[in-house]
Amino acid sequence: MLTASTTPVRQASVRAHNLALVLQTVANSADRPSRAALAAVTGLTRATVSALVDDLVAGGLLVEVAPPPRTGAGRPAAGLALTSAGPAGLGLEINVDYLAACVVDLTGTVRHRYVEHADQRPADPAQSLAAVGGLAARARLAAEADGLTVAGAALAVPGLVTDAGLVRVAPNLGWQDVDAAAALGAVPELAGLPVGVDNEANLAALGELLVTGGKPTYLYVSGEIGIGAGLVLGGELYRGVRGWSGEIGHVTVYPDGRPCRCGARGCLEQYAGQEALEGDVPLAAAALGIALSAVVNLLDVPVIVLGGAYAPVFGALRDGIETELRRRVLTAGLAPVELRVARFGADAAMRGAADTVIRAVREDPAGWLRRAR
Amino acid sequence: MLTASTTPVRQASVRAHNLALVLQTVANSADRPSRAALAAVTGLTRATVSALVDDLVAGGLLVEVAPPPRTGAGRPAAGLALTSAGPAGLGLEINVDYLAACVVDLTGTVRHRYVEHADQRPADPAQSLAAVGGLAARARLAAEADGLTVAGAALAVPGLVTDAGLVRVAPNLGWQDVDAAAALGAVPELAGLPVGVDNEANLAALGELLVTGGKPTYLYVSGEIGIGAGLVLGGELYRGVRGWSGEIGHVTVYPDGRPCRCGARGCLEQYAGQEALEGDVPLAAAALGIALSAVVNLLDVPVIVLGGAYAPVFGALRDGIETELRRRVLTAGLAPVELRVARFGADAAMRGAADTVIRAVREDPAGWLRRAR
DNA sequence: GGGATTTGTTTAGTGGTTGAATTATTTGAC
DNA sequence: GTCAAATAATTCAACCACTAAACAAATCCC
Repeated sequence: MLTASTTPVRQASVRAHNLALVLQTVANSADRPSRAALAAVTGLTRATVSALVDDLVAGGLLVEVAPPPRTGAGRPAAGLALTSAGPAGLGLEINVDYLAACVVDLTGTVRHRYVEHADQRPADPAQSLAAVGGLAARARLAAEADGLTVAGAALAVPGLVTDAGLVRVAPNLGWQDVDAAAALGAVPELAGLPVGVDNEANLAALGELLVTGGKPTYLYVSGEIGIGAGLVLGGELYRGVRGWSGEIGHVTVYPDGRPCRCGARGCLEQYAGQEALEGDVPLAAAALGIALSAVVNLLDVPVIVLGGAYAPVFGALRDGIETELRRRVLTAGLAPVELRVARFGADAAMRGAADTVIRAVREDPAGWLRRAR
Repeated sequence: MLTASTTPVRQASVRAHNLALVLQTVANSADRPSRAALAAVTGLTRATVSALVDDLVAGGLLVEVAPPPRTGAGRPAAGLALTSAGPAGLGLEINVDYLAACVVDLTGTVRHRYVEHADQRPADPAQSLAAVGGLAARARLAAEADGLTVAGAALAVPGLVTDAGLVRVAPNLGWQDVDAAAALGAVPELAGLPVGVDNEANLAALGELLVTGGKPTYLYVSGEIGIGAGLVLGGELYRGVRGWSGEIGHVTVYPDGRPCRCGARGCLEQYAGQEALEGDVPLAAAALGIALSAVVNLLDVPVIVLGGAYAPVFGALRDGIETELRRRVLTAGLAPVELRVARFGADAAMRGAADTVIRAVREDPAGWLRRAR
């Protein structure tokens, strides 16, 4: 049988790539670069950069702003910046004890934020989805009133999610095979909006990436009722073949240890989950250290970020984890593993969700220009 | 500060990409596709495919062969196939009890193969490298006598290797900070040849990929004196940030278990290394199952391939491993993990090494054409 | 005020793809 | 045996995106 390994590339793809290159370079730059500066740093000619910038300005992704402070002679530059009036991302979250929605614009700032504290465990999936749909509708209307165009939405859920937006199982919510993407797509105020669904830890990991910038590699570990992890490899979230990566909570720590609700024995969750954490912090730290050592030995991940319930007790956990890492990571002597606390608090997953939407626009501005036209 | 996220794309890159697309499509096809068939499957026009094929034929990467069997009316097609007289890869291996070299041509067939059984532990690194350099020199001369052009060499070593070709530590060889790439580059018969060095399990994993085709995701685990693993994610070897991924041998299985030579306790190696394997197979299987469950929980890897010393006892290991996987993998109920035995035997690493060279040519034919001109 | 300097635009040129027309070669029908 | 239909491959004009170099614009500094 004959299959193509990739897709062909034509002139239009060149344009699309270079549009993204220019847009991302502006996005990643702290100041307000000029066309000439962009040309210098991207390797494109000034003529080409001008043409690309014209398209991006016309399409409402970039705006001309006051130039950065002058240095020496020459015609003054025009500064360029991401617009704060263009596309926006809608980030949603359903968690055990709250619902949330936020709107993030292209520059990455949160423009609107709604949180509703309420225990979701007694609610059935349709109720939770309707409630978060209500928050989403309010957020979208508020965004449009600001002149923003919501480009898409993403929902964070504490469970296993397939890439079609189907929640296979969310134990702490009591969900099983819930088509969350379809339910949100049916909300009238969200009509026509692409809706993604993803695991909460995965999205929180992406939220962390938003702050870091660049193409880092790290593991984000979030202590909640369960324990989830999001793995970012070279700036990209690694979701696994079926989207089920990051289940560090069920990595075996003590093979004959405490029975876990998953049926196995000695899962990390039993020693470093939220309940265990409230009891015995040194035990939690040691168990975490053992499981994280496995990750580093397997993947050579240089940075580990602790979030969720781990963030407030980071100081108490640190030593215990690092002791195990030093003992059990084969390459610990060659290069130490960096242990950090998460930058965001409870909003991490929701912001990460919104960020997937604006990341999509940043990575494919040509697609957005086609849509906007 | 201003940095570019990627490199610009110009027409030349389009050409390079499409050359690779056509070449790889021919490589991955079982029959001998015509230009028209390539156009249909790649999505390029026949005119473009013709132009690309002309370049590849002129550059000595493709040859016209007898067409595939006819069907119905019409002008007969000209079949296309990878040449067996073009670039070749030189695969080298230094292991505890043997040295080896082989030449693999663009079609993936082994054209020459040299193996020298000799215990390398008493030898110092320079001696081992000189000996394998000798094999390499013979292999290169034999290849050139066949009309092949050796495009590069790669060496497999059982140890931690940085991407500059420096062997940081190879415990079973007694090596520490050996610049293997430089040593091989100094062999007169290898003058001017790019030489890569990589971990043995990584390269063996790539060798497995050569047979599979496509873009699979799997973990290759090789039982030797130690235990190494090569992780292939979406058809790409994942080396880790510093190239030190795959150290599954030092994943903790029993936190307070047997002391390991690495200084920790309860490493997999102590329960499923070659020595342990000769003693207690069920113990080895259970330990492997526990460690592999961690990998699957973390990475959602659907396939595990067992090679090296595990291959001959695969039947005896299988049940014990699968039992643990069923118990300990959270998603085992949603989709079972496939456990396979490696396709290649002892040659896996050496062939994988040679394959990295021909893969580089297949992925960047434009670069090869420039070199060959 | 004038030269130096830097930014941004214009214009001709190049390379690579597309699409339509053309040429080449076979099968099968009458 | 010849001709129509069918399929393969090539040729050629058009188009599109980028480059390079010249040019125009705007400022600094002597």
